[in-house]
Amino acid sequence: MWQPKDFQHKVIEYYRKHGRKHLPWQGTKDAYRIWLSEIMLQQTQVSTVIPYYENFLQRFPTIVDLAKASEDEVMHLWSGLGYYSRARNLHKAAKKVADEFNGDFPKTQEEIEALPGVGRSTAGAVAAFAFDQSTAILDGNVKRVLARCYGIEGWAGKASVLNSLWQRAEANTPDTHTAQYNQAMMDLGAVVCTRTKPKCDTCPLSDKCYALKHDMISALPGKKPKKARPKRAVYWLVCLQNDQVVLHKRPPSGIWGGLWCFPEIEQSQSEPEHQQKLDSFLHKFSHYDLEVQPLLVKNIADTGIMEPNQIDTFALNEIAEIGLPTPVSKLLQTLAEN
DNA sequence: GAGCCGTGGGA
DNA sequence: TTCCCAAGGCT
Repeated sequence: MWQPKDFQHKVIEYYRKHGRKHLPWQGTKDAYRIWLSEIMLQQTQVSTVIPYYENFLQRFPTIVDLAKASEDEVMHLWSGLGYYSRARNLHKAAKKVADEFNGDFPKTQEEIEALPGVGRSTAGAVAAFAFDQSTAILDGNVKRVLARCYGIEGWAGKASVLNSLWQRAEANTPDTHTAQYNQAMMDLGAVVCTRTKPKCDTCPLSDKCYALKHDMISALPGKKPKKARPKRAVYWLVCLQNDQVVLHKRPPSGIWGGLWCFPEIEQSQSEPEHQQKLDSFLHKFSHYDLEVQPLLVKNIADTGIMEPNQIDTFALNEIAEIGLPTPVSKLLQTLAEN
């Protein structure tokens, strides 16, 4: 079993030799940029984030610029990245920093974690990367490395397992060089200790790895127990008038909160009067499947499903700077082409 | 504690 | 094709 001092030494040495040092959010101590990257990277892979990160920073160079923006514009720049509550919380947090901290990003882990959308791990990452504090992180990469190295069994969604992982993460976090250590732990998980086919022959921790020794690499970390995914079927009402399209802004909570979509009704309701059925398609979420049947309708008011104040119209060939979920964006594109 | 919240890519 | 899940947090 690795002792913390030896573990830290091996990990930091790995960083010096093989760590990632040229990602767009590295090489800066700007807490705003580091925080932005950490939020975008939640449950999202590096290669997906990079173009969004660059684009976002170009439009909002400082947190005060972000605080002053409209929610629609923030959602627009987030469109396609998913988990849209992250964007709404990001905007709220920016306003909080502008108002309560005079635009100066808070520096203690407690204050950082009090920002909406920032949990324990993200706060630890920002405090370590931006302010060189000795704060632990526990993302999916670190969980995998620790679970395998120390033989921590069970699914991390269970509180007892999560507590064990945090305990080990805290115990192993060094007092100094914490930014390098944290970066190296994520690099190890992302590059070496991968979910399948880990590269144990190049791993600095393989000497004393519990999973390698006990042939439990595929069993660790423990997997989430799976359940059947329900299917939901809806109509999307596509109403085109003079190159304008009718969209509906969804309520702030729930799926695609704050984004603009076609007016939607359950297929279990009666089928609305329509001119034409467009091609149906299936959109898969993590926890259910959405079967979408778009219907071309003459006039939304005729269907009687939407209050007029819940809808607005946009130019079809030049959609305004608003947030659109991916399948809506794709459908709009095919409509504009025809 | 358990469910919710997007999307894209790998195996 | 189908399953899994990735720099998690909120309710």
